[in-house]
Amino acid sequence: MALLFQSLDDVTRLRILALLLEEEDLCVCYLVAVLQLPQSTVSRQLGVLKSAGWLKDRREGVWIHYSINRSLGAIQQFLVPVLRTFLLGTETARGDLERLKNLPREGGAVLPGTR
Amino acid sequence: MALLFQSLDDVTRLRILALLLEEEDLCVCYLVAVLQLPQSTVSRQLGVLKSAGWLKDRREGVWIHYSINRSLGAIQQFLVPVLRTFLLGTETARGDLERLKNLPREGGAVLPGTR
DNA sequence: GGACTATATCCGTAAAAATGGATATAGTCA
DNA sequence: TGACTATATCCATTTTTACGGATATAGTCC
Repeated sequence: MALLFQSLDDVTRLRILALLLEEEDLCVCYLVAVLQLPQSTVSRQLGVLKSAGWLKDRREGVWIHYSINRSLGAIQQFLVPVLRTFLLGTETARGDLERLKNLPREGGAVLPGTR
Repeated sequence: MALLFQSLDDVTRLRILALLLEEEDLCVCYLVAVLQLPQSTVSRQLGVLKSAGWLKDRREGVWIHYSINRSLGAIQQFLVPVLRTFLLGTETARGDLERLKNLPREGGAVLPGTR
């Protein structure tokens, strides 16, 4: 159980969760663009969230899309509403979502080379 | 918010919370005896939980009693039922509570020198 | 005051996590 | 096949956290 909370004790991971609670399905390149962090950092934290059971990934061509795992563990199911309520009000989450909204897109993907 | 989860990502701290969710009001010496950890470790983690807002303390003579803070923050209030539900079933919590039950007592205090 | 007890804090060390550039992997397109 | 892109993983370094013995603080009792 400590491990579960540990997966939530990092600002970057919470930012990712907040985004995926609102947007369902984002590819890594989006997240890199929105979070404005090095790709290796983002990928690593995505890996942590995935192995904690929060996220699942799905490859689509070159892109890998992450989304909230639909079959969360019992504790996580309790935590989702808490996260939704208290995370999305954050200034950080607000900024991230705003930045997401303004990303240059093409269909469902970030324009290649835009990063 | 990451800070709040951070206060829950340590096994010792969760053990302490589990005990105080069941027992309301325990002095440090009890906790040291039950957790079977060095006193400095227990005091340190109590300090973390206290400064995270989970606990409050009250001096009573030589003893300092800790208990769950009655005026928890909003997020914490949501988390308490989660902790109660998923923590108390644990094998660790079971063992700790059992050990607590079997401590030699006198009135409300551990027998002096028993530690 | 002095001996004793409970607790907090200090401090040097060890363990764990995060960081980010570099490299590896794997898919796409020509 | 080769060039290119997205992503994961590696690795050396830094930052954070935990640890626990030792010491300091503070209350109690004689």
